[in-house]
Formats: sequence, C-alpha cells, structure tokens
Amino acid sequence: MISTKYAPQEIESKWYQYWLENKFFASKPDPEKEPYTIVIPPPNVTGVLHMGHMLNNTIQDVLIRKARMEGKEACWVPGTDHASIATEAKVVAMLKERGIEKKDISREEFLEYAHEWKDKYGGIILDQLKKLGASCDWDRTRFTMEPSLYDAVIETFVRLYNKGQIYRGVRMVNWDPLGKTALSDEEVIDKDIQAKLYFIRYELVGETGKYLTIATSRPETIMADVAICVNPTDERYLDFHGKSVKIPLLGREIPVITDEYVAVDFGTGCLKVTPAHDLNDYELGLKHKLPVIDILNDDGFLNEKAVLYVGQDRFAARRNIVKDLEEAGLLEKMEEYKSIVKTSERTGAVIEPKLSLQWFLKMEELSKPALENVMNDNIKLYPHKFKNTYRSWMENVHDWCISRQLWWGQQIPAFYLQDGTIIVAKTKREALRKAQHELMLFALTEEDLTQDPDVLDTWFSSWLWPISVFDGIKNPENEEINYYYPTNDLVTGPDILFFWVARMIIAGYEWRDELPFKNVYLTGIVRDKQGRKMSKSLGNSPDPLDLIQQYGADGVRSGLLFSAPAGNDLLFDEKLCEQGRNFCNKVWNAFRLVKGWTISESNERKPESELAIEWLNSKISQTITEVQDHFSKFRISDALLSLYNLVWDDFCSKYLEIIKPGFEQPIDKATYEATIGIFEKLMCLLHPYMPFITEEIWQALTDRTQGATICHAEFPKEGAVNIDVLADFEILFDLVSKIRETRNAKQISPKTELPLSIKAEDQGRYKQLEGIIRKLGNTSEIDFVSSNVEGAISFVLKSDEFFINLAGELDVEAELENAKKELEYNLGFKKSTEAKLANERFVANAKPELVERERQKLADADAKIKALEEMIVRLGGK
RNA sequence: GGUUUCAUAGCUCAGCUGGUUCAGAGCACCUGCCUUACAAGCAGGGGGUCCUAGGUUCGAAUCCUAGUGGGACCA
Repeated sequence: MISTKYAPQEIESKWYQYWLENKFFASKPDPEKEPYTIVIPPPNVTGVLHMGHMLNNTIQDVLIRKARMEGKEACWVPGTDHASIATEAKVVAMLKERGIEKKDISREEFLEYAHEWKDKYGGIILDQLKKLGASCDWDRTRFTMEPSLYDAVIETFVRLYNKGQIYRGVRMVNWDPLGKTALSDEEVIDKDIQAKLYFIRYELVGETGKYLTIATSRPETIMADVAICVNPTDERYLDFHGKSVKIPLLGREIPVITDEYVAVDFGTGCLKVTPAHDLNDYELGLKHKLPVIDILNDDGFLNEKAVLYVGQDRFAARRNIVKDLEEAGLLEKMEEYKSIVKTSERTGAVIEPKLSLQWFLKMEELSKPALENVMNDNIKLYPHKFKNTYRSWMENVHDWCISRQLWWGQQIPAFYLQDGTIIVAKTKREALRKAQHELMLFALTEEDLTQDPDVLDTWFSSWLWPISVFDGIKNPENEEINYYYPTNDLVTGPDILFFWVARMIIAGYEWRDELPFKNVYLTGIVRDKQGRKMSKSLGNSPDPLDLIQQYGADGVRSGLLFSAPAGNDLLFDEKLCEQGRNFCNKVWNAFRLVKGWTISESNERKPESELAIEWLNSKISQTITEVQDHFSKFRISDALLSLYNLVWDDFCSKYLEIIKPGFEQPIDKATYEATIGIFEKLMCLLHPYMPFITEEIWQALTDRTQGATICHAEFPKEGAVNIDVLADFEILFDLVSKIRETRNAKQISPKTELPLSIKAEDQGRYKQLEGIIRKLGNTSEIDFVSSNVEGAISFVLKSDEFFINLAGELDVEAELENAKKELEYNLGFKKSTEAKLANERFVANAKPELVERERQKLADADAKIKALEEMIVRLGGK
C-alpha cells in the first residue's frame, strides 16, 4: 500500500545518493554535443545557505536540468570564494577563543589556521545545496584560494601591471578601523542616522571676541583642520577673506579661504577643511595646496598629531571635545541632523575616510567593451531594466582599489627593494632575476626583497571565475575552456551586478576577448511579508534546511518559484512552500490512483477515453510550446505555473476523472498504457522544478534498467495539436460546469442523476462526448430535442440550448431574471461590436483577422440572443 | 538632490507590438461535500473607478504629459 501522503525525506536522500553514485551530473567536453554551462556565483566560504541562495540555485538547477534533458552537455560548476575579510574575521575569532592573538603569530601560521578553518566549515554551504537537489558537477568544485585559481590571480595582476593598468597610489579610501583594511565602495553600506550638528566658534586671529562659527558633525576632527572655507559670494563673510582663525582649544592658526564649492545655505556657510578625514575636503585641500594632517591611527584612535585627546577612540574624543568646547564657551549650539554614516559590510564599523597607499586598477579602458557589449545586447540582462543601471555605473566607473590589509587572500606579487623600487613578478625568485637583469643589481639576494604584505580584494579573484574554473588564464587553449567558454547563463542577485557581474564581463573581454556568458538572469531579493530584506541580523529569515525538512525540497523549490518573477523582489511566505508541498501530494496521489488500477486483458476500449487521450495530448503540446516560450524569456515562474495548471487541472481534475474506471473495475490496456506514457511525459516536464518526486514516480511507472534516470530522460517535445478536439472539450467543460452549478444551486446531491436535454444544430458534437458528459456531470442519458422542454431549468452555450428537467425545481422568476440579465449583456456586447464594425476607420485600419474575429463574435452573439429571447418568451417574460 | 522603476481583486503578482481568447492567476474568503487517488482534497461562488488628472486614437490597464505615492541605484 502506498501512503496517502507524500513523504519526501527518505525519497530525497535516496535519489540524491543514487545520482551521485552514478555521476549523472558529471560533464566532460563532448564535441558531438552542444555545451550548456553555468558557473555558480561562488557563495562566501563562511556562509550558510539563506533564502537568496535557495532561490538563485533553484533557478540554476532548473535551467541546467532542462538543458541536460534536452541533450546538451550540461555543466554546472560549483565552488566558493575565500571572502578575505569575512573569513579573516572568523579565523581571528577562532584564534581568540584559543587564546591566540593574530599579532603574536606569523603570517604562515595564520594561513595554516585559516585553511584549517576552511576545511572544517567551508563545505557547509555546498552540502546544503545538495539537500536542495542541486545537480552540480561536484568533481569540479573550485575554491578561489586553491593553487590553480590563486596562480591565475597572481598572473593577471602581473600582466595588468606590465600593461600599465595597475598602479600604486595615495588615495582617500574607505577605511574599516575594526578590520583595519581598506574597503571598496561596494563593501560599504550607507546607514541613515540621527546625528548632531555642532556649531563651533573659531576666534579670529588678532581680533579677540570676533568669531567665525562653523557647523560640523565631527568636532573631534577639528585638530586636523587646515583652513576655513567660505563661498566668495557670501556677503556675511567678505570681511574675513584672507584672515586667519584659531582652532578652538588647540589654538593653531589656520587661514580663511574662499571656494565656490561651499554651500551658502548649509550650516553657517563656513566649512572647516579637514583633508585627511573627508574626501571632499581632501580634494579642496589639493586644489588650494593645503597641508594634510592625519590625526587618526589605523584603529580609529587619535594619534600625537591631534595633540589633544591622544590615545582616545574617535567617539570618546567626540564626547570629550564637545564637553570641553561647551565649558570653554565655544560651542554655540547643537542641532539635530539627519545624516548617513558609512559602515563596513563585514564588520559593521563606521568607515573612516582615510588617506593611504593602495593598489589600483585603472578601469576606464578596461570597462569599454564591457559597457558596449551589454548595450548592444551581445550579453542580455534579464530583466532588461537593469541595462540602464548598468550603463550609469559603467559610464562613471572609478578606479578599483584592489589591495586589502589582510593576510587571507592572494598576496600582492610586488617586491620592494630597500630604496623602495617596486618589482612586480609572480615569485620572489623571478623578481630577483628581474632586479638583477633589468636593474643590473647582480649582488642582490632574495633577502633584499620584501614582498608587499597586503592581499588582493576577493572580487579580484571572482572576476576571473568563469575563466579560472576551467584553468583558462594559465592555459588559455586547453580543451575545457575552449569547449565550455563562453558559458551560457549567469544567475545572481542585482545587488552584485556591478562589483561582480560587470567585472566578470570586463575580465572576459580582457583575457579571452569574448563575453563570459550570454545571459544574465537577475533574481529578485527575497523579502519577508513586510517587505524587509531577509537577513540573519533581523532574524526574519526561516532556516532553509528547516523548510526543506518540513515541506520537502521539491515543495520548497516550486514554492519559491511560484512567485519569483525575474528581477522582482519576492515577498516570501511559508504559504508558498505549503502550496508546493500540496502540489507534490497531488501528483503523488495521481500516481497512487494510476498504479492502483487493474488492467483488463480485453482489447476493448472506450471511445471517450480515446478522445480524452487525444485532447490531453493536444493540451500538453500546447503547454510545451508555452513553456518553451517562457523559458526563452527566462520566465521560469510562468513556465512552472503553466505546468502546474496542466498537471492539476487538465490531467488530474479532467483527464483522470474521464478515464477513471468505476469502482473495482479494470481499465483497458490501451488507455492504461497511454496514461502511463502521459504520466511519464508530465514527470519529465516537471523534473527540472521537482527533481525528487519526479524521479521517484518515473522509476516506478514502468520497469527501468539499472542506472536509468529521469535526469537523462528526454525533455518532451511538442506534438500535434488537434484544434477541433480542443474546441469540443472547451464546450464540454463549460457544459459540465453549468450542470454542476445547477446541481449546487439546487442543493442536489452529486449522487443524483440529472436529466439532460440538448437542443442543438450539431448533435454529433455532443453525441461523441455523451459518455464524458454523463460521467463528469452525472446526468442520465442525453435526450436530443428539437423543441423546448417545458418547465425545465435551461441555459444557453454558444447557440445551443440545454435543459435540465427537475420537476418542481424550476424557479421561474429567478430563471427569468438570469436570462434577462444575460440578454442585456449580450445586447450591449452586440451593440459595441456592431459599432466597431460600422466604423470605417476600424475596418480600414485594423488587421483583417481582427475584423473577421469581430464578425464571428457578432454572429455568435446573434445566435445567443435569439436563443435567450426564445427562452424568455417560454418562461413567460416578454 | 540626480537617474531609474513601479502603482491592476483583501494579499502577491501576470497582462508582450493598443482591439471581448482583457479585466486574469495563485493565495485568502464564502457555500456545499469524509464521492471509492488525494480534506495537503472535491464541486461551485462572490470580489477590481486597472493610483489621479489631462492628452493621442475609431478604440487605452496598455502609448504620451503632469501630479501623488512606493522601491532601486548614484551623489
């Protein structure tokens, strides 16, 4: 006995095991087959599966499974990235627990711990993907810090440096005082905060008691001030031009300068210029050739240059200086002020704009082909609206700060001589050789070279991902890269369109002079019911594995996709998973029904079954066309919905009800076999979405050989569509609905047979369907009549009239009212159609088939009106 | 502030190059059913000024303009 409820847990682990053992997902270049490649957006190695991963990996799996079934050489490459700052933070925390400080151990020791951490926890997220059913080629699992990918990064650095695309320079960077590293703009999150604006008095030099008041949100930086700037047109301050003021408490004298940059209407119109601690001030400082005084250490504490508050944290210093200014009577007032503060994505620390020596990649030239090939649709973004965003980014691209003050990552292959000369080479040995030969420093030894201690930004690894996973940087002509590259589709979130997707495109054109992928599918962001982004810190995200446990992987996958239109955010509700689970259960029960039948030996076959098979096959063909169309537009969700309706409504509610034999009756062999074939087809169609249940059922529908799998079964192709049968069945189902409606309205038990009479021109249509009508509507034998049936409930479909003769059940008033309402509607409809057809401009301008359709509609309406009028007369109305 | 995008049923959304296959789907809701695969189910039903105001057109949910209100990106 098969359980009435589908129990996914065992089935899922059983089949996943089977798939792995048989290496169904393994791929190798096969010139006979068309390649279809997806590289996974490598999740952060410290990560655990979250809802966003589930969504985009489900989509990837749907795409790759479908391609595999379509006979393509499908290759889905999994892997993780090393996430330098996040991982380093984890490792530091792990060491702390063991009582070890990072500063007390060597770089080599630290990296050993880091690898230890990675080996222990780094595979978690990949194992979770297996639970989801992901059909990755696991033998190809890559990691951005593994030797091959590490070397590729080093090689690209050297090559770009030699091309003059990489330089070292002092720049204002986003400094994370907690992580003690520079961050790229993309790793910085703006947060709205309620800040205070402090109005501080600067005394004029030589004019005691005369002040300039500036407004600042960062009073602790006044010790780094090098000027006060006013707008030259600001009449309030004309007298102050060229004079000097004293920094409060400190007493250092700084000049008052003028620049158009200063907004007259913000604060007091006086701007304190602090080049070391503000990007705009820095640029202003450059323009006016002002000195730079940096009063902060790497950890955000004030240094000796501050003179005051030395050794205090920047926030403590702020509190103290406000107090002291107040006591000195130099704090005029404070105002509430809505502002944004930049914080580190990884550590959460407030970012400090800081001048520092960093490595940069010039982006202007490199990004040109990447912009062009997206704008001309060589690479297509789905949905297309992201093209605009992409363009505005790429047209305003800044040089990329690629160095990070960390240990976990690819160490920058730059070596310094004692005099500061930089030699960039893959290894120390090569750098030495270069120094010896190019600089004629033959006496030099490796000891004289010091490697730059910094590592490269993680994105400087992952931008090579579609190439480096196939070893295409170091061996650009190898078989794999030539076969699998360019990859087909990339599926990721819009939040990393710029700092990952765009850079992969750049890398693609730079290294292979070719696009890295043809389509970029941008998923929505998974939000909770209130529209908030799901995040660990908010605690509003369900644990994906719990969901899988509860609803089954197939249920969660289809549930997620039910409401995941491309690029639109998805408001996640567990109800969706429930719907997915229920769908699995429905399919399961259909399977139970079919497998429970006994098969009759006779060759007799019911004509209605034959018709139903013809109809369903046409319906399936139509749906396949629809599904393929949806896929071509990356409308994964719509494709699923089409299949959902096909399986639930057409197959279960209609087809199976039609062919279902009576209680304890056998089914004829031909119908049974056709049904098994159809069931198999439906499982194949659903398999990309619901891999487990479809495998389970597919395996059990007929005898399978060892090593067979639905994963490699053919994805069904559309067959013939019989339009006549489809039209007949449409009327059939309308009629059945009407009968059931009548039954419901009159509160008649479904077990009671209803007497049905039909008055129709074309009786043949109904005669061939009689068996089905009787079965689905539970009617008696159909009585074909040529005149009206007195005292019967009646309704009109197209131009045909139907009567259900229920003695004493006819509510003349109600019937009359209904008929009149329907007549009114049809008259209105006829009028508007006539008006349309009477309009010369419509007939002249509209497409001919459209006009023809309108004429047909008019004819149908006429017939229906005639029938309704007769009915009204019969009921005693006029 | 700039750029961009969206507004359709109680909720989440679909609706392509304008045309009754245009006002739809799923969920929720209401009514009746433990009917022999399935109550995680079956049968049926109600529900919308397509944000507002103009315009283009024979015809507008769809195209244009403005407004209102959300989102995203950038500053």
